[in-house]
Order: sequence, then C-alpha cells, then structure tokens
Amino acid sequence: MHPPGHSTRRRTMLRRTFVKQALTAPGALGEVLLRGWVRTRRDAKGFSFLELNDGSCLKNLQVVVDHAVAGWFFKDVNTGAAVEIQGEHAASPAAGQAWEVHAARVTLIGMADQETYPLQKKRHSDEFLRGIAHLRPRTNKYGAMARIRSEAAFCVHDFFRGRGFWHLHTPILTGSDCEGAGEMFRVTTLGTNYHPRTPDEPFFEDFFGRQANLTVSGQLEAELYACALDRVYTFGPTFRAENSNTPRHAAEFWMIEPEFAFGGLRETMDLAEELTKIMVRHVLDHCPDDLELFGKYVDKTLMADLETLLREPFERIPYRQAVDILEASKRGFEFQVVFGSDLQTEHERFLSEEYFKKPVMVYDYPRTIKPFYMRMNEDGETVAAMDLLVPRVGELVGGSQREERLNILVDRMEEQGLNQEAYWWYLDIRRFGSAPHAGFGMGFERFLMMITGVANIRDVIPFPRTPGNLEF
RNA sequence: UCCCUGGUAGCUCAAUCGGCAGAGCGGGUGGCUGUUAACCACUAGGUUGGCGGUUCGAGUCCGUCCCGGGGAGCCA
Repeated sequence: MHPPGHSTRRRTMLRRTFVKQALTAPGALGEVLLRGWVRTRRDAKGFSFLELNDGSCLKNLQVVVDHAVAGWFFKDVNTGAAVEIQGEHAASPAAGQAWEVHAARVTLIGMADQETYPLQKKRHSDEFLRGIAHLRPRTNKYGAMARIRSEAAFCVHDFFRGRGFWHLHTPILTGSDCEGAGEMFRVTTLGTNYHPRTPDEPFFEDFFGRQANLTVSGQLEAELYACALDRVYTFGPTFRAENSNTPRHAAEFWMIEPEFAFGGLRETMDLAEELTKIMVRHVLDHCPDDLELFGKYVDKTLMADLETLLREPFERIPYRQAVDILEASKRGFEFQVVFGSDLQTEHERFLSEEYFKKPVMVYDYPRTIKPFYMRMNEDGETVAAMDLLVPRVGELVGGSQREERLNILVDRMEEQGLNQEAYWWYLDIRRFGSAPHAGFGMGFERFLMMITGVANIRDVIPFPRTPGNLEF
C-alpha cells in the first residue's frame, strides 16, 4: 500500500482492466490493475471489502483488501475515494458475485472526507441530487442514465448512416429574428451599458451587425441540404427562452431532425416509428442492466411497456378522428375539444396513455394551428403535419411534409405575417429545382424520459438549464 | 407567468389544540463477523429557509421575500 501522491510510478507495465471486463471474464484474469471510485466499504476482522466502480458498467467489483497490505492511510479509503488497485483476479467464494479481486497493493489517489462528502450509502431524492449535479453521476441511477444516453446517441447516428442520411451540422448562431413564435436567447458582444448610437439599427455595432440568437431548430437549414444531398439529419443542441416550468421543458436540449427529399407525410411517419423502435431496441440490447434499474426502481411497468412499443405498430389517426375520439370519450376535460383547436396536454395523454395505451401518431392538423412551412393538403383546411404522442411524455416527435410550392408558401407567410425578405434563401429553394420533402424533430431528452420512465427532464440531461438555473 | 403544495440534524422524515425539537439512515469511536444497503453498542450533530408581526409562549398562526415539488400555460 502506498501513500497518496506516490501512485503510478512504480506500476509495472500491467494494462488497466475495467470493472466490466473483470466481472464478465470467462476465466480468471490473473494479475490485474484497476482504477476507480470506492462506492462502499465493509470491514471484517483482518481485512476489508471495497466495492469499486469505474463507470464501465452499473455493477461494482468487490475488492478484498487484507489489512496486512493496507497502510496507515487505509482508513481514508472510503466511500467516494479514488483508488488504484493491483491484485489477483479470482473466483469469489461467497454468493453475490462470480469474480472478485484480492488486492496486493492499494493506492489512495484522492480521498473523500466522510463528514462532508454528500453521497451516502443510501438512496437520495432526485431533488437533492439535482443540487449536486457534479456528483450525481457517481450514483447508480445517474451513471446508468449517462450510459443509456450515450448509447442512444450512438444509435441515432448508426440508424441514419445505415439509411443513407448524411449528418449535417447546422448553425447554433442564427440571424433570423423571427423564426416563428417562441422566445429566443439573444447573443451579443455589446457591453451591458451599451446604448445604440443608431437607434434605427440597434445592432449595427454588434458582432454580426444584426441581431443574433441561439437556434431553436436546425430544420430550415436542413431543408436546404435535403434539397441537395437528398437525405440529411441534424443532432445537436437547441435553445428555447420560454419561461417554462414543467418537467418536460428545458432551455437547452438536444434534438434529432432528419430531413429528406422526394418523400411525404407517410414516409415521415414510417421513419419516426422506425427510429423510435430501433433506438429502444438498441438500448435494450446494449444497456440491459442499466435499463433494468429503471424498470425496478423508477417505473415497474417500464419493461412491459417497452415490449409493447416494439411489438405493435404505432396507431395512426387523422386529427379529425382524434377530436371525435376525445369528444366521444365523455371525459370532463378542462379544455373542450373542437376542430381547429390545438390538442392540450390532457388530450394527448388521454389518447396515448388511456385510449390506445401505446404510441399514437396524429396527422393532418388544421392549418390555423400549424406553422407556415407545413404543406397544405388538398382540402385547403389541413396541413400534412404529424405529432407522435407517447405515454409518460406526450409529444415525442413533431414533423411534416414541407410546402414546396412557392406561391402557396408565400401566401402562408403573408397569412402569418412573416417577413419574406428575411427568408429569401428559404424561398430560393422553391425557385430552383423545388422538390417535395419532409422531416421531423425528435426531442432527445423526451426519448430518454420515455425509455427510462424518469418523469423530469432535469434528470435525463447531465446539467439541466431551466429558468433560474445555470449552475455547473 | 398562474394555481396548488412544501422548506425541521449531512439525507429522508415525525412533532396532537400554540406548550421541553425527535427518529431512522449517514458521520465519529469501539466491538463483531467472507461481508453484500452488513451487524451491535456508544457518541456528536439544530438560527425549524430569511425578515417582520400576533402571543405569557411560535416549528405550528398572520404578512412578505427566497427556494423546491406538482398541475397548467407558454412552447416549430
């Protein structure tokens, strides 16, 4: 055993073994080198048990430390401490684990004072852990979430790559000051005491010489590339400055936005359903232990619901039929359902959680409640839009076929009071080789909420940004 | 932003009608045991979110502010 700071120099050329490898080894690995953090420690007569976790998997590796090899500082090898272990990988004689490591050398790399280290050997509330977001990945639940998030993100790229979609990086900074409704975060290099010398052009002296914001969507730019590369997708951060205080909204979140040419609403729904299912399948296959934790401690019906989601086709109904179902339900909804009004949260939840009890795609919404770029249907009353509503979360995906006909698009922009000059490039695409195209946006955090059963978006993103919260 | 609800030990919570502020877990110390959220004993730990008010007396009632949670709205 070596004191702090004396650590790795004398190490042999032994390659590092990760906990996951040690636990899943087909046979004894012999001498191994491990590094990680101590989750718990149990003392016995003459020796101690350490539970070591290094993030490679949910489970911990049991390390047996004979007090003969432990030094004076072994008292500080406690919950939270960072350590290096060199020892013998061997079958465990006791129940609970197949493999364990008998330490020959323990090095304390970084201690954690037990009186002030916030994480204890017990379950903590999500609210408490949010306050220590820098330490919560050291818990089983948030470590599992991080691994699931990573695997799901990998799957997104794998999915699109396998279907001929090119990954497109759309800008984070945008110059549009009217990307539709919604508050945007303003970006500026001007000082807080700056007063414009040219009131007519208040941004004249700013970095870009015009108003700059953080993007609320990469869709418009993705459309431009879809009309050149045929199939593209974006997967990046998105920003909304709404003062929303709900478990489903964050000021910064990640969105997946495929966009493809020569396709319509049907293909969009097919793609959204396939993507959702394959992402679920991928996480089930690659993070079974992590996912099981959520099925066990967060939501008992989670695993069964995911199986249902994979097994059955998603329901697909036109908006008009959704309204009929809601009216016929005779539910005492707080908001009455009438054709032409947007579906409220209570309506969306009723459809997916109670009526169909599975994901539902509602399509062909009234034109009056949807944005200008959605393609007008033949009836002149509805647009080719679709929302994917899922249990637990509500709207997971929103998409549409885009209006590729210049004259109709211009009419729609006028109807919604948009400045056509600001969108000259968007309109140009309809002037030169315009083609039918479509796409959708999937909220990545909402997907994670659905697949883990976690009810608050603040707990599926490492460092959540919500109104009044910018710590870490 | 609106409505509801909460803030008591490091964490999770209790405290009857306004009447001595407590428990479990965690921490420390000692003991015991191939242990599994180990176990046993002892021990330390409090401006009851802040400020103001009512009262002989406030964790408890009133006002106000701060913070959390739930619901709704906002939301490409």
